Amino acid sequence: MTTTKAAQKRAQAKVEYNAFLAGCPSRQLLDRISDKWVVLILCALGGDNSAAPADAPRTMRYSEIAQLLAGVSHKMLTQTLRSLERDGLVTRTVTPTVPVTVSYALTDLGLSLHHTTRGLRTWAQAHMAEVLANRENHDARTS
Amino acid sequence: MTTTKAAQKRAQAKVEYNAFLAGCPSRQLLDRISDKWVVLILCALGGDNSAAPADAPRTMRYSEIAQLLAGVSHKMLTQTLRSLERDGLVTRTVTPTVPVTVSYALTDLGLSLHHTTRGLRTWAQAHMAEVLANRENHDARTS
DNA sequence: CAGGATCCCGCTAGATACTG
DNA sequence: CAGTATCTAGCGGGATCCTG
Repeated sequence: MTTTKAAQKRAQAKVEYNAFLAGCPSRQLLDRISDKWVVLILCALGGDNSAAPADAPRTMRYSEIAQLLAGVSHKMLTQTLRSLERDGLVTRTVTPTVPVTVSYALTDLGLSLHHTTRGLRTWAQAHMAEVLANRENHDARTS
Repeated sequence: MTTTKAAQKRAQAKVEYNAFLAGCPSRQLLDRISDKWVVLILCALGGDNSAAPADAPRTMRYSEIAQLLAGVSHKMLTQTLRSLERDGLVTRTVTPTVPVTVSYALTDLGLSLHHTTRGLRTWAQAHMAEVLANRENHDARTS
């Protein structure tokens, strides 16, 4: 199969990817993973649930994720999950019950990214007050 | 000044921010920092230049950043820098030369976020080949 | 040099309705 | 339950022109 060969070839090529360059594929990949819903989905599947102190990766059903990520539209959730699946960050498993059951889980690759995205969410929550204070100071000074 | 008092009060309140909740301010903050240009600007000011092995935070001029972040429009760069300044992540220093010189640098808060955003860029570059291979496999299987 | 202001196109993302 | 499909409004973001 030529596609597999091409993939292997590229993996061996050790190309220097640089997200600072406009044309570099890693720029697009960075754009993909720099997304609110991507971060939150990875956090959800990574077990960063506020209710569960034990941060173990878990498999979740579609509706579970939808419920945890309050305010996400059906479209965005499905769309984001599809792209994560395509990139090999999550697995999608369909169990032919009636009605059908679909569950998602992190792959090893997704888990490796989760280490970083978790930091993003944690940072936002930890420094929220500080940022709000900075905004007030800034707005007061420039008004 | 009442605004300062209010800010202090809020910082002491130890509110539980949770980005999973739609109404939580940390959700918006997460949205702000989950941005391609935010990540790249923090990486630039953090010293993650591919040419410089020593990763020391550096102050950069507007035009330096614009040059490093290939393809960024003036509007997006200015807009992003302004919001980062407002949130207290970067400082903006104007030196009244002719023509004027403006330099940007990370604050301590910005530096703390840089630790995470750097990981995002690094991850994208490190796993680019793997993701491309996953996409090929996926597209071949579903075509 | 480092922007501010304006125009305007395109695509994103929400809402809604339908299906296996 | 877990989607797909369609339609549309809104705004993100590029291009362009102007300024201290």
